[in-house]
Amino acid sequence: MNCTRYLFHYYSTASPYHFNKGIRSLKHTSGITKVDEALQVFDEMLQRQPPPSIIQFNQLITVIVKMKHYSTALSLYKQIKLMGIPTDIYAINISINCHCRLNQVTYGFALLATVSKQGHPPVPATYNTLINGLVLADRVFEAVELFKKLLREKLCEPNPITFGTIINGLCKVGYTSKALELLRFMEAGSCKPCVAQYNTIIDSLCKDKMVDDALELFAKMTEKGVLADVITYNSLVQGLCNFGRETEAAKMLRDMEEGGVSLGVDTFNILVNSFCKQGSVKDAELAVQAMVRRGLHPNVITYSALIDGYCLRGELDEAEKVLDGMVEMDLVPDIITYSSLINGYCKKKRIHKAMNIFQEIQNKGLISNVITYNSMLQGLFQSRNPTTARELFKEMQAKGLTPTVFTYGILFHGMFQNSQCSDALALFRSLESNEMKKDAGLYTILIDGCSKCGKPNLAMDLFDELLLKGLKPDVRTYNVMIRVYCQEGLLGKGKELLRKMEENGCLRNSFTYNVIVQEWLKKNEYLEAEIFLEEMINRGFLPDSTTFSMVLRLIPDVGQDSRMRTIIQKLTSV
DNA sequence: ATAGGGTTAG
Repeated sequence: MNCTRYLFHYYSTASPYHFNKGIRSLKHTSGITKVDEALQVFDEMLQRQPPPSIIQFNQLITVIVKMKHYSTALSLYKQIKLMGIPTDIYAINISINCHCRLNQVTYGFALLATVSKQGHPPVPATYNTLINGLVLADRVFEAVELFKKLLREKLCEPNPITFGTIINGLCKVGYTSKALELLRFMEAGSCKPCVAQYNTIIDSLCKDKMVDDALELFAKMTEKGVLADVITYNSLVQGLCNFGRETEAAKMLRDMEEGGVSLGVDTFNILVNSFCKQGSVKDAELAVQAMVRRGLHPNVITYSALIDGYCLRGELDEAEKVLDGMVEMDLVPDIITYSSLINGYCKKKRIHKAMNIFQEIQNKGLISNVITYNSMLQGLFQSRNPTTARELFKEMQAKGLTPTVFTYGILFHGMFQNSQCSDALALFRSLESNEMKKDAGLYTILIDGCSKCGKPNLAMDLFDELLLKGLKPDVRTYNVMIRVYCQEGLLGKGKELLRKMEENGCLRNSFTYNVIVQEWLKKNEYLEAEIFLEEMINRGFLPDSTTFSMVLRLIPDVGQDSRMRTIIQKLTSV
């Protein structure tokens, strides 16, 4: 179990073969001291006379980079240079990558100057790393410019990874069709695309809800003799699951195995996640068992998904059991794991338990993110603790976390819920972010809040404002507004909105029908109510308890053979 | 024997 001793043992034999074995074992050791162990090995290496080659240092630092300890990696190179050990182009490239990952692309470009100064011939990897650095920094257009400059000035010969990095950048900013163009360009030229470039676009298409286009590209790729790998299948399985096409996903898994590609931990995690999101944690547990039977080890993501699944179902005890289980497996729960638990406890209104975990996170040195705060805020508002919630909101901003649209949604909804209407409106008006003021969802929350706080005129003004800004109301917006108009006696406007909703291709949901039927019945519009009740039932929606009891109250007055009688019989025969 | 890209989570 003592990894350090193991490494020392092999290292002291000074054979490169054994040394590598030592580094490999480092990758697979569990526990939190992996980086420390790597650092000990590094110190040992520095003290050797003569010092090990830069190759061995690069190997060790690559391990540290894989652990995402970028600044540590950079400081090790600094020490290497201080010791007078000459570095090579690999070392420089690794350093550039570290700077890029630390959001310091500029330093990366500074190192590019060293490359030519040291007389290294230009290498694609250097440019690939920098281009990727720009992509990581959301500077995709600059990345494209650098790529063009590379071609124009023939700085080095681009390889599939160069193209792949640009393709990835284009996909990232939503230019999937441009990415596809570049792929076609590769297919036509001498730098043929390999599976990774196809994967990037297939995944992007799946995320753009264009799963069928993704499947088509997958077929074309296979035709061209490029073999799909585990990542290709993962993207497709994920895409299919996301859109309820589980049967096809299952078929895809079979094809995958028949094609000689074995399911990986990631593949199972996609399944586990998908089952959990659908609410069937039992199936997710079965998937975990299946992966263990295949000799695969569930990881933090696997357990986090299960925990989240149980939390969503409100089965907190089960979630806690999984947490205990993962700790026993030497896996360290991360911020995502704890955020799920916080969310679960908040939804169950067990705010103190949530607070405890929130505190525990800080003690463990984990950094709460926006999602953690969102859950806490929602919990605090729901448990009638608006003051603490608003303090926490200030705290998150003070920590440099930028609230998202989601955060403001929780905040406004919570403030209305706790009778802080004017505060909510004032806060909305004071927002500087344009993004927030262009969000129909936030408007819907405000409209709903105003109407429930007895400010229907404000609600109507806000709706007009939304339309004036050219924002698209969604089904929730329409539902809320139809109710507002009806409650204000503006039945005509309500009906008009119902029409507009249809014109705009916005489908009525169960909430729409309940609102309409309730309001129509209140206004004694029985004929209309009947029509909507029938339509509602035909589309598989059921009246909620309010609608149901309103319908039942009609019984003494409806005729034996009336349509309403038939509807009531249908509803009560279930 | 060392570098660079693509999949999974609230």
